[in-house]
Amino acid sequence: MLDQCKKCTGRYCATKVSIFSALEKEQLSEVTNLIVRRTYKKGQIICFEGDISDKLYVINKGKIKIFKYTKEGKEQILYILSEGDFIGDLSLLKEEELKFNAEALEDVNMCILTKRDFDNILKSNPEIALKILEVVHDRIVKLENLIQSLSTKDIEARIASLLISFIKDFGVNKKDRLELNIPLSREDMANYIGVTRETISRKLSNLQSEGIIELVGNKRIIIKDIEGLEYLAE
Amino acid sequence: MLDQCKKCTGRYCATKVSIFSALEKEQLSEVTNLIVRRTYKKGQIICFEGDISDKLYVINKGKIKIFKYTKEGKEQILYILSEGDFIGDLSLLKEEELKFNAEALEDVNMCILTKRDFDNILKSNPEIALKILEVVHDRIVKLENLIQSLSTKDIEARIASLLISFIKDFGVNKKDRLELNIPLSREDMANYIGVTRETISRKLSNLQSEGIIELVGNKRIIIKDIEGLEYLAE
DNA sequence: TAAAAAATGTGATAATTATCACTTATGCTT
DNA sequence: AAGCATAAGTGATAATTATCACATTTTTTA
Repeated sequence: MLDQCKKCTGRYCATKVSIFSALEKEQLSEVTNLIVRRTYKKGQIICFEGDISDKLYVINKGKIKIFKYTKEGKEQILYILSEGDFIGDLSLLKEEELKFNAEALEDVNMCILTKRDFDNILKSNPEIALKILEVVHDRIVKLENLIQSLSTKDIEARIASLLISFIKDFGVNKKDRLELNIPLSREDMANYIGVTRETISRKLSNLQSEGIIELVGNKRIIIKDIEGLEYLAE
Repeated sequence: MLDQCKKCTGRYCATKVSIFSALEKEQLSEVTNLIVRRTYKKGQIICFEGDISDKLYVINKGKIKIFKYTKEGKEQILYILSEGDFIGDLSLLKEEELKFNAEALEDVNMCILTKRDFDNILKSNPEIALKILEVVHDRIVKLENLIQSLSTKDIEARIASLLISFIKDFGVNKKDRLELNIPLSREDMANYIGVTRETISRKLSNLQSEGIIELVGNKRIIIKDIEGLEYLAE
């Protein structure tokens, strides 16, 4: 089921990937030739926990969520990944079981490289390892922030932090106002910061009453008072 | 204040460090020559959040905790590090501000390499980057587990998970029984999993009443029913 | 476009843990 | 070894959020 991805032609694909930014032009087009492209519909599962990772998935377009299940059976989102990001960390290097699930939050174009090809690229370009380290470091920072958020008792602060982190992920400047275009359900958001759907509903309503945000339908949030939000997040 | 570390002579030091395991013998002794050694007393702070990381710290002996402060001013422990572990992730590569604090949980012998020396070693041995990736991957796994624990509502399960993870860190087999020798205070343990000291006190007492563990003073816990513990942690 | 399904909002209540205040135990210092 | 300082245990209460049940809105689909 490997559809050709129409929007992703020629060398475009590999140049988007930061870990390949160390490569020369010709190596880059070599990599591009090895890439297979595939699309995923919104809501489609890209990989499951327990799958053997024998491929490198790079996002060419769209956003995905990486999550595990908690003991209570709820999803715990670990990362939101976008264009240029790849799935996995050491699963890039070792063929081992994936420790998470990945699901498309919107329609996604994915570039896929076999592990064998990737290993060869890595072997002839060891400096890529340093690039990977940088990306992996970013992930560690994200995880540490998530931990700090989860260990913060004040739920309003957690939600404020969540919204602020969403600015980078889902923010769009529309007619001089900051709007979030969130492909996550309320339940997703709740699971992300470890509260129930009902609680996040109530707290978002509160933030709206306080004039800090404005809720537009279920997928859009206008940030009316960014300073207020930052103050809450501390 | 750089004391010579008596217990750590010759090439012993560098061989303990997994990231240098890719090196040949002669390179290893080169590294060893560049290392400066220092001791830290129990409770001593090794580095602060905000410090500029211009050194690579490798633990030769002892255990340390890596932590940040939550918004409520409590410590959030991110890792417990032991012999062979090093401090920092990308701070190994870039000279940037440390994002955490490190404190000695017991008397610690530390091997210190300047960033300049480390960079040179890395440059002439790029395969070390892969070794670092492996270690960093382990850290990601630890963080992901911590996140899973923090997002689990059932506090008994969190505590059970904590105790199980302590087996690897602090477990000693003593006369065919499994004992934990924990250099953390109750408050540390509480902060680690995001509850209060009082709550962890009560829950540990409960586990003792149920015959799953036995509390011996404040620093030792005997695990009497490991299956029961694993069942609680699920 | 209507109907059905899914997601979200909301009130009442229950359950849990944080807080506070204090007692007791532990461990360190001299 | 005694005394002191720190850490840990415990009870009562307050605060918060999860749960549950159901209304309402939004989205999907036929």
